[in-house]
Amino acid sequence: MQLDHLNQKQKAAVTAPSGPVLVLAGPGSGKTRVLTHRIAYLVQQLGIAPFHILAVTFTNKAAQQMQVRVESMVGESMRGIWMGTFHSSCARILRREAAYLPFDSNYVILDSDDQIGIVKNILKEENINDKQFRPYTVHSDISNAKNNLVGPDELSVDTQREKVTQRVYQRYQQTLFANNALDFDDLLFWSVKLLNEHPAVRDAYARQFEHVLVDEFQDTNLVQYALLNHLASYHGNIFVVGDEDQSIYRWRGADYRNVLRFEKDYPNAKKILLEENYRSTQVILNAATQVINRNSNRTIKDLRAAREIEGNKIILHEAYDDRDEAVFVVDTIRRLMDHGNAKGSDFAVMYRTNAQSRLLEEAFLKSGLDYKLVGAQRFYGRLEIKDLIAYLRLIHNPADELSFSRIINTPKRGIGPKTLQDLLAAAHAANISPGELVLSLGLEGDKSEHWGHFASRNLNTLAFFGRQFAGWLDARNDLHLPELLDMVIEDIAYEQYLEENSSTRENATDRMANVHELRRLTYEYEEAGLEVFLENMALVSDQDTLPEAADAPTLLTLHAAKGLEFSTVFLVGLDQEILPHSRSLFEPEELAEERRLFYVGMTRAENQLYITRADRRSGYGSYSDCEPSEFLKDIPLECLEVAGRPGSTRHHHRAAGSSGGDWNQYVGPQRGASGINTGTRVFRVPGANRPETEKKYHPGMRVRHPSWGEGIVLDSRVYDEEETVDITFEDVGFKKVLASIVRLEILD
DNA sequence: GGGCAGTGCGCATCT
DNA sequence: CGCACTGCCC
Ligand SMILES: Nc1ncnc2c1ncn2[C@@H]1O[C@H](COP(=O)(O)OP(=O)(O)OP(=O)(O)O)[C@@H](O)[C@H]1O
Repeated sequence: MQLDHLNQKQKAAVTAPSGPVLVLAGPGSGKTRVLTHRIAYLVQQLGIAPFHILAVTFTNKAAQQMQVRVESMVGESMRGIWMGTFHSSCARILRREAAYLPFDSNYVILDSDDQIGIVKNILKEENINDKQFRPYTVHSDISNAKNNLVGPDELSVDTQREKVTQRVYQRYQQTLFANNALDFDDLLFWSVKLLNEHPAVRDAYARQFEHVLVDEFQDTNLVQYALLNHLASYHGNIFVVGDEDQSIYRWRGADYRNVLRFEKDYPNAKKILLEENYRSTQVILNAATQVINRNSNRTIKDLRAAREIEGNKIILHEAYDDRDEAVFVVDTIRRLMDHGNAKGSDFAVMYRTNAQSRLLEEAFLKSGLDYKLVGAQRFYGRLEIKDLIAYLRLIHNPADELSFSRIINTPKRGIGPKTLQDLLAAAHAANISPGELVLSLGLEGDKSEHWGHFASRNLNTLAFFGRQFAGWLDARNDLHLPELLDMVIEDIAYEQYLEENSSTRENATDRMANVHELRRLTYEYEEAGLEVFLENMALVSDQDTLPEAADAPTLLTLHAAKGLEFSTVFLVGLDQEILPHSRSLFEPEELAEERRLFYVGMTRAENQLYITRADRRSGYGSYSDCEPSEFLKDIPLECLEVAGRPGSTRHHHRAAGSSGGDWNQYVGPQRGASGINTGTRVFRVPGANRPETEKKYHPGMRVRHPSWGEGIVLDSRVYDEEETVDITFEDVGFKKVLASIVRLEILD
């Protein structure tokens, strides 16, 4: 193995002797690289068997990539290594140790819709007002409790609200166990419970894991930290890497103070700081540093560009509205791909909320440019996928009442809420599951002891379904997964159901395509089987399915961008109430996290960073005005080039000229002793943006200038009834042209 | 039971 | 504006 691609400090971390190690360092300093090298070093130099290594990453994708990289470095298979996310590692432990736990080893993992659905049912059954107790909120309270290792009976019940929450929590957990189901938080919660309460089990794992390594340590929560302590309790070789400034999952219980806790719990920990940044240009790093320096309670860090490239300025584009903003992004990418030597995969567009991807997608589609979209529940969240998964779950566990209830009337069988209630009641009375009940109806017919409970009209359909169900159960062990799925799809005439229940032809085709994609996916599990397939469907999210091959720009949220890097990054929607998000504005801690989110986004860029915002955005069908994000003020002026409209450009020049390029000084007054950030109007020029005259020139047009020749219009804006056009000319490059003075000929 | 129109609210970010 | 939920009628 080579260590030459590492600097001295990185080498020190990779080859650190046994014992706890804490690598704390800024973005792009090679933390992930160090972790990867460390694993290779352990296996190759120290002869540690992969089986004795646990490496925890933040996403499944990162785990896969890390495994591939280690394997190519070491030149041998890492078979046996425990490499995965907290959730997948816990899922694995729980399957093996279910004997100690209140559920069976073939448990299923519920998705968030299922979880919310259960809460809704409980609220209804308990006659709790769902306006006062929003299912979403109650569920999130339960989730928070679990992430703090609080079970239903340990919940504090001082207020009426907490009492209700406790009641729902208790019933929620009962429902899950009754269906042999777990939610995401349970995976962590029960793993820690297990290791807490069964020292022998804990020791077995702690002895197995000679080395425990954790990436993105700043985003671990209390349960995860407890888990790590257990798993490293025998050998004490715990190697964690992280950066407090990149902690962006506070809302999910993550606590960067785990870093402090770690130092306290492992006082002999070797602490290594990495200072070189191998990713970005100095301009980007300077700007990012200024932005993050406004957060308090942190160690001030210097980010030094190891590449020793000053780099281009950050380009700030202020658009008329959010549609123009999206069009600007796509046009710029197109321009750089057409006229530069950039390829699609050099670009990423990052945003705060998934909803923001829509206008970008539209702009990409319109321009005919391919793109990759990460996340946003485009596949796993679809009804047709969830329906079929529910069938497979029911086949996997015939006692699964939740899946049964979901599919018994999909496709329509005439079994409505009323009949379902009767069915569930009859099953409970007989102490069996509804699945078993219909099996009995189907196989024993009128000799079934349950035959008498139902109206004859329903009996036929239920018995018919029971026989189909029996057929699937018979086939379950003989057929491979794709064949089993085919059998179900055919038996229930699902394709026909989709045809008949889709609003349009395209819609039906689209849904069919999803079914085929699911079918394709099952081929990857021919060997592994149903249980593994179901687990991956729950734990591998859209987030992890970045298509590797396609050479196209990536669209993703800032959260999904964590750990990634791109040559050119667009951070869009830098407006107050978007980033920072409106819901974060009241809590200083949350606002600080929004700032970190911006910081994470900025530091994804290797060479060029674009930041965009819009003066108005659409929402709920109408437009509303936007103010620039308060974070923009902290970008030093000398790092910035302002474009997009005449007002802001002029503003910029004046500012730069008058105060030696110091933005804060220019913005001055609102940065006073009070320390309160006001005056976000930095980029705003009154009345500058509403076009009084129609634009004549549009992005993408070819035009001819009398003296500069031919060029492509990038953008244009109307100000004081005059149109200024941004053009890239073939010969003379980028110019701004005042169209009322110069005769511009449109060529297309 | 199912399909329809009428009402109301916007449930961030992810496993 | 668009979806989720409600209440009404066949
Ligand atoms: N010593 C080095 N020499 C050359 N390139 C390096 C070196 N160390 C890291 N890099 C490169 O720098 C980039 C950032 O590394 P890496 O992703 O490991 O950083 P990180 O600290 O994990 O970043 P982040 O915290 O932003 O996720 C990668 O492209 C990596 O290959």
